[in-house]
Amino acid sequence: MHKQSSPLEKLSEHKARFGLKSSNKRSFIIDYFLKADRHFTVEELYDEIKQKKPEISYSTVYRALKLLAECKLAGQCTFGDSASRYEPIHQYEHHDHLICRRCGRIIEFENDKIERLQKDVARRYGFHVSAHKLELYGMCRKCRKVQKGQRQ
Amino acid sequence: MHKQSSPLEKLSEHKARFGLKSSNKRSFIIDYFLKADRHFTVEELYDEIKQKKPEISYSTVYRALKLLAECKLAGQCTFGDSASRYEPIHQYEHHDHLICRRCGRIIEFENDKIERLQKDVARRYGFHVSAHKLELYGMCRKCRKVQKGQRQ
DNA sequence: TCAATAATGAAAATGAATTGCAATTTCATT
DNA sequence: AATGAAATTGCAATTCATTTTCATTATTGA
Ligand SMILES: [Mn+2]
Ligand SMILES: [Mn+2]
Ligand SMILES: [Zn+2]
Ligand SMILES: [Zn+2]
Repeated sequence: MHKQSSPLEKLSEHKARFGLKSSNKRSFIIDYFLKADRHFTVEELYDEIKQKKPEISYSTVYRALKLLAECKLAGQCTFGDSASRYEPIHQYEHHDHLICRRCGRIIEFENDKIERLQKDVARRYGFHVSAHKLELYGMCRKCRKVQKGQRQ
Repeated sequence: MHKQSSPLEKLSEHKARFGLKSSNKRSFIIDYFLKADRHFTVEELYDEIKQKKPEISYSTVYRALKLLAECKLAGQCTFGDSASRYEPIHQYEHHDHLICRRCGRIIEFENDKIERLQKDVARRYGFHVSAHKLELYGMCRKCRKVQKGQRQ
């Protein structure tokens, strides 16, 4: 076990390793993304950033997310939308997703029992698991209420 | 609970409902796909069918798989490859996937405990789950052996 | 200050998925 | 068997997210 580095440390380690330079635009994007802590498509993030800094282009947003993914500060999600999403990865944390197909809401959850059972399954097949994905699709509490009201 | 229909019944129900006609090409594709019982990309299936029936086009394969998906005889999988895959859906059956990132092997498994725990989680959040996806990515037994042999 | 090199924006390229359309095939009805 | 409405097919074209190219600008260490 070696000490885990903070997000910004990870980022500067990565910059050092690949000889990257810094830029205000990229910093702004990264900062916005990490603070918002949501599940953005590239386009969604671009649209929000455009409001505050219209001089930032789609390409730069795209490349910033790609960079974050490379240094494990962002994870890529594919929730059945046409476009894939990026979420901030926090230290030591793992979670899975509940996805509402009606309103798009995404809820994160953790369940140690499930995690343990997954490992059991893998062991049974001689598999070594390096990553997994558990997604529950359906309708959230709020949307179920709305739907109930609409019937009749 | 009403009686579940067999694959071919499902197909002819669907044909009746949408006024479809039958064709040798489509039948061949569907037959090949269901018998092979694997996780094909459209292109993979096309390439294999091309060997036996070169007069069948990519579009027709694509449309046959789409049709199967519509009548729930095929399911769509997204395993991180660039292209999505289709798998036959068997009656009453549900399963999740172990995916070897080295050789591409896909192993199917079922685990009732995990299924139950998923429902518990959903209930806790007021969610109604209509579908879910559990994928374990890693390295299969065979590939782990190979890798062990290669070191040193 | 000055190179060297990275970052950026705009446009083009890529590639899987999908569709438009003319030609062909199916099939119920003559 | 012939007919004709409607479905199927092949090919090319299109869509759309993603990725790359390339000319220009910004950063940084010497
Ligand atoms: Mn998440
Ligand atoms: Mn499967
Ligand atoms: Zn909802
Ligand atoms: Zn393998």
